[in-house]
Amino acid sequence: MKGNVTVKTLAKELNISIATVSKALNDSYEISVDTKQKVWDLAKKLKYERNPAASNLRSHKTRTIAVIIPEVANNFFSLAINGIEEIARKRDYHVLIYQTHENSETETAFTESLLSGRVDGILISVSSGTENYDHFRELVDKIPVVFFDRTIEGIDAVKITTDDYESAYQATCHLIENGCSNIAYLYALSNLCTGQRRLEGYKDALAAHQLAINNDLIIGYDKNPDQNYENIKQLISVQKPDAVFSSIEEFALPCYYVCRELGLNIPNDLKIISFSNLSTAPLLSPSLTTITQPAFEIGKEAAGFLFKILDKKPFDADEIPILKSTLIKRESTGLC
Amino acid sequence: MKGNVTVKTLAKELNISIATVSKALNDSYEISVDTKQKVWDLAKKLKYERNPAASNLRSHKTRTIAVIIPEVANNFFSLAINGIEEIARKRDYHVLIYQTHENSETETAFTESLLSGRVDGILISVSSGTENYDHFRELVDKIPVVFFDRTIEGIDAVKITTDDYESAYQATCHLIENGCSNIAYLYALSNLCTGQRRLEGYKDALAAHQLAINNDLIIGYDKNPDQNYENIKQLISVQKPDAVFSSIEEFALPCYYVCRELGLNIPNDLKIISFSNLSTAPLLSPSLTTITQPAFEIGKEAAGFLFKILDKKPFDADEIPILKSTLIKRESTGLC
DNA sequence: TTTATTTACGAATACGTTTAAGTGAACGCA
DNA sequence: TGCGTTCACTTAAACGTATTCGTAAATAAA
Repeated sequence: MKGNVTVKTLAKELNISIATVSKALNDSYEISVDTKQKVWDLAKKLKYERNPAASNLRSHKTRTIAVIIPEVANNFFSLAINGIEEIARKRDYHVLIYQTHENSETETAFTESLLSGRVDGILISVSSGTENYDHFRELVDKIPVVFFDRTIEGIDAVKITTDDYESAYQATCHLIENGCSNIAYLYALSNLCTGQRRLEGYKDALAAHQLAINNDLIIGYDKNPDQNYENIKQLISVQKPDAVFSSIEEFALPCYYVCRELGLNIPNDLKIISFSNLSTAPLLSPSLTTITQPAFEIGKEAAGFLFKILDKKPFDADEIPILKSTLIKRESTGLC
Repeated sequence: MKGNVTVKTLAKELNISIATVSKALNDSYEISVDTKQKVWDLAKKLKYERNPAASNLRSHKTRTIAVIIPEVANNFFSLAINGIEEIARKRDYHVLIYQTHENSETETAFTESLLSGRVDGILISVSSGTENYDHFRELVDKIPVVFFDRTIEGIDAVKITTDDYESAYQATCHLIENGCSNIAYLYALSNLCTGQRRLEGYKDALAAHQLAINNDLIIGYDKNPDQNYENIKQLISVQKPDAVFSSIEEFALPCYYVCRELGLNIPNDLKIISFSNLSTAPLLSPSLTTITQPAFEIGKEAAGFLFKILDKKPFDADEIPILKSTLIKRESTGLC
């Protein structure tokens, strides 16, 4: 290419060996402060930038982490990335982004390709299409992995989650307290802990209030938006629930549109609550009651623990926090 | 580390030289189909993954691109990343994400660090805090760069933008046609082409309708949300405009809150229009009239052109598209 | 048959770092 | 004085791949 400046350049210029230069750049104790300073000064002057490939090849450190998520264009995940990036930035780490689009094969392809040593560690939020976990098993014993939000069972790795069960329980209670007894549940992430815990919270809250669980009131998520819309419309018009509990944000807006189409008034005819990180929730018509996850903090915590692992700092399992989501009551559930 | 499988492993196993293996893996014409097949089969069987560091060190190809943007947690940028990732995926490229948080120093640090050969090319949407472009000048003649949406002048690089001038002009006309004559402008990105063109569109539309330009009606963006809110409130309560044109999404919601606080009815007392990619714009109260940029397509186009450059495929300047934004009329401007 | 060309492969080197092992000088201590 | 240490640095060997330059055999051309 061009006459790039390398350790060799610096060494020649200063009349010292390249080993000394390398060690100086890495602030090794073996090198005198004088020499270090000279090297640093010259490096800055010549705008030396360490070649990451060579460094990685030799040291097996990439200063890079990968983030595997379903979608970037999602309020929760973009906030989580934000948190991850903030932590990575402080450590001068680089962040690779991979989107699975909820596709398990894509996810597997990513995890396999990341075994090549491209990154030091991986943060994953599992795709909802994932049913087979073998690729994760292989992954976690070859490279540090931290799961966040969307987690699975039977894998030995750090998992950063929120209190899905409790917040779903609480949300359901909120609906019941506001007079609902026929509460539909829009069930997503059914093959992940995350989804299952939310459903349990819903069910247990019903049971605690002596309300029967009606499986006709529980429908799954369809990745085809039109079909999903139809399913919700069907549910609402046939089962005539007095409330809808949406377990993911993607369900919430279709509900609003369905109510519009069916001429239903929210919250009088139907109350709506949703897990969501929509910044516009307070400005919707009517404003949407949400269970809002601390997405940014989840990202920060997940990255933080990944770096603990990379630094080989020991920690106890009970140090891993379960973050709290917030129930924000708004008009869509009657505003109280 | 561990006994990883390398070209050496494959070579030994097949009793051929590592050169042959390497060439076979790269599908070189020098190698017979028989041998290639054998190598490929064994590689798959042993789950060989090419070491990216070694490959990059030797070949100066990283199969990685960097995306430098102000914020991930922004509807426009997350959609753009989505588009970029889609194109990168097809090419089996990896995508690094860097957030500047609108900070010019951070931006400079990124561009400098990316000179180390970590990536093959860079996609940038310039931070609004950027006033000095020297770091970009240095960058563009050392590595392929494509700018998207947020661009600057005086830099010789591909730029993928939308019709900012036209859409701002059109939006202003829309307000005028709906009876507004005292239109405030919330001016952001003032040091970027993007921001300047939007302002020009606004001004020219006013002029075309024989309306005077009142600088008191034009205020800038304050990155402190509280201060920004105060500024808008001040503007609206003192200048009493009959419409507000927000040049970025971040201005829009504060306007809604200000109107709430001041007891102003949208659109009767004040009409609002905004550049925005909010998916909830139709569900706001009242629904928000937006100029919506094709964020996903911008990302795809930008990545597409970056790859054209990387492939050294020649193209004419007039092949670079200027994408069209869409004006979507809703209640906040009177719904017609 | 002789010569030229093509085919299919191998040997050796380089990419820019990091690091284990070594070295001479200076110093401390008995 | 002799011995062991420490200090500050150097030598040399990796890391795993891509690539240039050969080369022997097979094929084609003469």
